[in-house]
This record gives sequence, structure tokens and C-alpha cells, in this order.
Amino acid sequence: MYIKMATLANGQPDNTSLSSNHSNPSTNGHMNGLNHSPGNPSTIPMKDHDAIKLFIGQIPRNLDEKDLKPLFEEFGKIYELTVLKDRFTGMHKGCAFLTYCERESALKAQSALHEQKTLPGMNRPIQVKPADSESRGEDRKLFVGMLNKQQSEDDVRRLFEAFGNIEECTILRGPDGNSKGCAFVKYSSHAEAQAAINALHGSQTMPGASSSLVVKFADTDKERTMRRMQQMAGQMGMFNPMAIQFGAYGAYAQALMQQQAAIMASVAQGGYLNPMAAFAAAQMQQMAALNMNGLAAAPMTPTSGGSTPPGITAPAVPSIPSPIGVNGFTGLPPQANGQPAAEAVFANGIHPYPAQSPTAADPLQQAYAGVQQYAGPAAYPAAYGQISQAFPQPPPMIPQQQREGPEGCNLFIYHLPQEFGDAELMQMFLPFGNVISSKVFVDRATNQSKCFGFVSFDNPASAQAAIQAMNGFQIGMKRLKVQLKRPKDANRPY
DNA sequence: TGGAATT
Repeated sequence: MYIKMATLANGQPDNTSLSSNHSNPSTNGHMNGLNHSPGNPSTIPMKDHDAIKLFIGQIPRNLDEKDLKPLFEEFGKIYELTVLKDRFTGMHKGCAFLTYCERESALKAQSALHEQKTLPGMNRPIQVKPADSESRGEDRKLFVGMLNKQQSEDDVRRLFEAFGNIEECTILRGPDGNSKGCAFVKYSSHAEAQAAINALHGSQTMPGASSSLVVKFADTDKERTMRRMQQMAGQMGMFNPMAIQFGAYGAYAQALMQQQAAIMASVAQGGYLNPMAAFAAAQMQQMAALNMNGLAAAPMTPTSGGSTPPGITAPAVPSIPSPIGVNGFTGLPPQANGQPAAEAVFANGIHPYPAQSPTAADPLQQAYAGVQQYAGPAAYPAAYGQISQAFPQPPPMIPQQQREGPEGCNLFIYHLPQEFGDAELMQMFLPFGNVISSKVFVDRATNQSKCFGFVSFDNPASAQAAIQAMNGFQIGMKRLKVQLKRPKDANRPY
């Protein structure tokens, strides 16, 4: 008990107990007689809108609310005073939260008491300061990205010190101690943090960094939770090449997450997304079969100048964002007959759903509706009307999570058509196997493709087949270069 | 010839 307190440098309780108390502030309050009683308006004290909740630390454990009250009352009327107790044992934790009715009282108490005296039996002075919950520092804490991995805390400090007082500077490191190339910098004030953003964000590119310095406010707790969940959702679509096509579904899932953040994890694992994956996988097999049929008519000749890569012309996927023609090359299913791509596919009797309007009750149908929607309003005026009701604000597409495949499964592709994006690249390599990721590199400044990219399969045989078929493949004036991606450390001498 | 990154 005492020992536990002593290990806390500032006397604040650990986060879990703090937040649990904070999230349920009335639990203790009703028992100590110092809090307002919500049932009786006449006894509710008013408090300033900008009242400060104070954390009081280094309180002897034999003092309860009524003992502490006189000590603090001399600085103003107390709105709420709550000694923190262990959630399970009810044991006094040696600290309290205190809110005065007036902000001014809190400030007076803090300057008069904080570290100014030591209560009987304690060997450290009393702590009186704004509770962590008052300012978690989020509004003055920066996330700094795109640092050089060699840069130290001191380097970062030097970079940021001109804009204000740095309270905290931490390089994020992996388990091995290596910098992750990013950091947190906490200023004393929001204004300082903002000044640093204005001056430094994008201002320079660190040697070895792939793009310019990122300086932004750090994520809030909620944002962090959201990111984790998104990553989780991304993981599930990882080995599923259809994931990219169901971006609209991913976005739908994201919307759900925002509403149901707390339960999303269990929902996802409980099968809400999984049926989708199963559905997509089944679709994939059917489409792969179709593509294979198409292959017989379209020989895989690497230098079959100007022709179409195997499988690409087969009715493939209904969701390529926009038709792209490169000297006759199209990554899209044929639309010459005026039929939209999805119809071309599903006219083959594998339409997963009868033609009917999607109902809100069926997430799979909604997902499928999302696909149609993505195929484009022009192609689906009628369906789009229905979908517009289902998705009043069509959510943005979540980028596919990038993932390196096993050794020998990752391809480097050069001389891509300028217009090619991730989706088109994936399209091109789907016929050779399970594409777990596709990435076209884009110049961050211009947003233009750098005409090279990477494709990762889940097995080396697919990668080899893709190299065989696609290396040297001519598109327009260029021939694709398709080879295994260089291992990370391959270009180092020795 | 990468995919980044939020304690």
C-alpha cells in the first residue's frame, strides 16, 4: 500500500485506477456527504464552467473526506471532494480528487499547497495539481513522423525547441530499441505545439526518410482505439484479394465501428466480417475459374506486343474505379456491349444475389450493393438510387493494408502505365495466384505514379508464374519489368 | 526496389 504509492513518482495513482474512478465519479461521491446530491436541486452547488478538477496526492490514509474538507475549504467552496479508494477492497489510496466551485479557488489552493507542506505521517509533500483527466496533454502533444531512424531525443529536441518549452520528447522504438522513425513531443501549451506544426510540418526531408517531416497533433485515445480496430479489420482481409473490391464494405464496417467502438472487436470476431470473407473467397474462386477459362483463349506470351495480359480481359471484377485504357490495354472487363462490368460477370449465372434491392437487414447484400455503387453511378443509375438510401453518405474507401509476402513471393514491377493504381496492378496479377497486396508507388508531392510497384503473393509458385508470364510484357511503348523484389539488405555492400 | 507511424 504505502510502497505502491511510493513507487509513483508524482504520487498520482496509476492510470487504470485513475480512469476507473474518473469514469464513475459519483460512486464514491454519494458516500462521503461532500458531494452534491443529484436528486435535490436545491443542494446542487454551482461550479464554474471552467472549474479545474484537482488531484490531491500524498494524503495520509487515515484521513477521509470530512478530515480533508477543512484543509481545503479555506481556499473556497468545495464542489466535490472524493478520496480515491480501491475498486475492490475499498482501501484508501492516499489521494483524492477535488473540485472547487470556482476555478480561482483551485488555482489558489494549488499555489498555496502543492508541495508546500507535508501531511502528518507522509514523507513527501502534498500534491495539489490539475488531475490528469483535466488535460491529458493531447492538445499540446505532437506526433512527429518521417524522422531519420538515427535521430535521438536530443536531435528532435533541438529541432523543436525554438517553438516552445518542451515538456517531453520521446522517440518511439521497437522492442529491439531501434527507432521507428517517429516521436512524441509535448509542449507546455497548445499554441507552442501549433507553432511547431506550422513551421516544421513538411518543411524538410530527413536523410533516409521517404518523405518530408510529419508534424501533427498526436492521436487522442479514441483515435488510437479506432486505428487499432481498423488495423484489425485490415488484418482479416489480408489474404483476401477481394478485400480491395469490398472497400465499400470496409468503409461500412468502419462506420459501424465508429458507432460501436466498444463492441467492435467482439463483433468482428464473432463473425460479422467473417461471413464477408467467406463470401468474397467463394466469389474469388468462381472468378478465378472464369479467368482460367479466359486464359485458354488468351495465350500467356510475354512479348505478345499490345495484346492483353492473360485473364485481364476475362470478366474479372466489378469494382475497378474507372476504366483505364493504355493504347488498347485495359485492366477492365469489356464493356463494348454496353453492359456494365458487373453484369458481364454475373450474367454467367454466378450472380451471388437475385436482382433485388438491398435490404438494410442483410450486411452481405449491403456489401454487395457497395460494390455496385463503387462500380459507378453512371453504370447503375437505378441501383445507385437505392444504394444512396442505404448509404446516405457513402463512406470513403479504406486503403488496403500492405503486407509483404513470404520470401520469394514479392515482385517488383517496373514500367507500369502511368495510370495504374493499386487496384489495376492487382487486377493484372490476380490470374497468377492469391495476391495479398499490391502497391503502386506514388510521388507524395505530385500524387503521380512513379510507374513502379510491388505485388505480393502468398506462395512462390504464383510469383514465378507471374514473372514468367508478365516480365517483358508490352504495354504501349513500354515493356513491364517483373522480377522478385530485392531483399531489404541486398543492396548493401557485403 | 516499399509497405511507416500513435507510448
